[in-house]
Amino acid sequence: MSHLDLKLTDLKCGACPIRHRAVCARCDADELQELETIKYYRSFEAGQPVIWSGDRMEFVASVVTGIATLTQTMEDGRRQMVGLLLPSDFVGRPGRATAAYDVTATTDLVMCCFRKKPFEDLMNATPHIAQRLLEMTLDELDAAREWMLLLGRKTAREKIASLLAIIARRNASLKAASSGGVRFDLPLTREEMADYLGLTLETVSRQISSLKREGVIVLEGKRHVIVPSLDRLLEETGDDSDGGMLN
Amino acid sequence: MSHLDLKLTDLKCGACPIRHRAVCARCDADELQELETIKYYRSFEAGQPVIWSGDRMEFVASVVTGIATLTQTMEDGRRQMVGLLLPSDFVGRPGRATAAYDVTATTDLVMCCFRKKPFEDLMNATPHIAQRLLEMTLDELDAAREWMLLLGRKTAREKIASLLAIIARRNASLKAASSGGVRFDLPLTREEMADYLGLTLETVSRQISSLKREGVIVLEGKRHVIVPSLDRLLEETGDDSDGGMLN
DNA sequence: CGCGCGTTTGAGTCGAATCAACTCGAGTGG
DNA sequence: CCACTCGAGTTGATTCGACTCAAACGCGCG
Repeated sequence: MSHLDLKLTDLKCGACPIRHRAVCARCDADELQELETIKYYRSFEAGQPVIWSGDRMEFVASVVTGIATLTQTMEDGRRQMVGLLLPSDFVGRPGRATAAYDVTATTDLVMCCFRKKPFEDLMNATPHIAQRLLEMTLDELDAAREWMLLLGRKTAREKIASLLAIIARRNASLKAASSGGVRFDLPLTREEMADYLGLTLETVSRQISSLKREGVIVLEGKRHVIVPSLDRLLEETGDDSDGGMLN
Repeated sequence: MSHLDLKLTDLKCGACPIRHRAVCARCDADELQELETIKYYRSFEAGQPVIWSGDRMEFVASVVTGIATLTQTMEDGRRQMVGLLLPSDFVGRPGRATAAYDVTATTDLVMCCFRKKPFEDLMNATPHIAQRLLEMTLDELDAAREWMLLLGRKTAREKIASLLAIIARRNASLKAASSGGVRFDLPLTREEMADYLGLTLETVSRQISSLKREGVIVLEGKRHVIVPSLDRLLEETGDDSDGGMLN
């Protein structure tokens, strides 16, 4: 951790891995300079809480590396994940004093933080930041609505296939889109997948076993997944065959 | 329809019922002038489609009066409502060419429309509009996440109680917060409620009957609901007793 | 009157939750 | 080195809540 930490603390925005996708994506050199002066990095170990719902939130932040989750919990302990934060995703709401959800690091995590007040001031001064934040928020809203369809109407098997497809697609966009099968590590435990999908962990386990038994996926250990045919997997998601061409 | 239409077509922004809550809320007199020149009203009768998912969308709009829904449909016909649009809510996404969801008028509906291109230009020129749109989008995202908890983790009874509580709360904020019981008309059919809640219409009907049988609600006809004790209703939603104080 | 639509109610089924036992692998310490 | 523990995951038996299929109701309307 300290290695990474040191390296990242020195990082100039211009060399940042999420430079072109995060809330700062549209900023020009001058604006980056401004951001540079108010930013600071924080690291979290896998499993650590970043903030609890209701806590005072004195910063907003971008995920630089790693994965975090947003979850809501009911009094009796029922839990629902309401957001999955990947590198470049933004946490926190300008203009709100307290966190609305629990934020947890599910892998080792590095965040690029801005104290709320200076960030808000900067946002009011530089439309590029506000524009980008609006765009990102609209994307998140679309993702949330897709997710609502999954939670409300999909079967357990379709939910699992959809989750695998989302992760596979994300990795496929990084690696070459080789038709010869996608492979990736699950960034979530069975229980976290259950919280994501509105299922129990037992049902998650059963459905994964079922997809494995039928050859839709191959497992190497518990976490590493191989998808021989992405088309075959997509058939199981219940979605439109063609990924629904927006924009 | 033509009566209403005529009246509204003449409406100056300054006298608009949603003036202080819609996307134009922060605009000053000059900015309103600008908006005035590019806006136009459209009316839809209850049950009519406003736009279909995938259609080219040449405008964005605010709901002035009435209620509209956003829904997603799977190939096999399963439907999930992903948004409920009340007066002042905004429809459409700047920068996107086609609609992502089906939009339907569930009651008679009047919308204040802006052709997309002029609106985008105006938005880039006037930060007040972009600021307000960001704020509204963040609110919608919060609502969507609340809804995800409902869809993923709540029982049928809790879902119905939550929906009634949402409508009751909205009406309570309009009328005086009289402790002596809230009353309102359901703006949705049983089937639309089912699409909202991720249930079947039969289950919706059964749960409403059950709440009625136990005196949590009283029905006058099929659509008019009386809630003798809002606290009693809130107990059935599964939510935290104190509505979770955000902001 | 009869038709259609939204709604209610009933009987039976099924999918996912629950409760419980067991496996597997990594880490610990005697 | 091996026994032990512990957490993550798997699998089985059973239960239960919501879905499905089906029938009937009530109300407005031509």
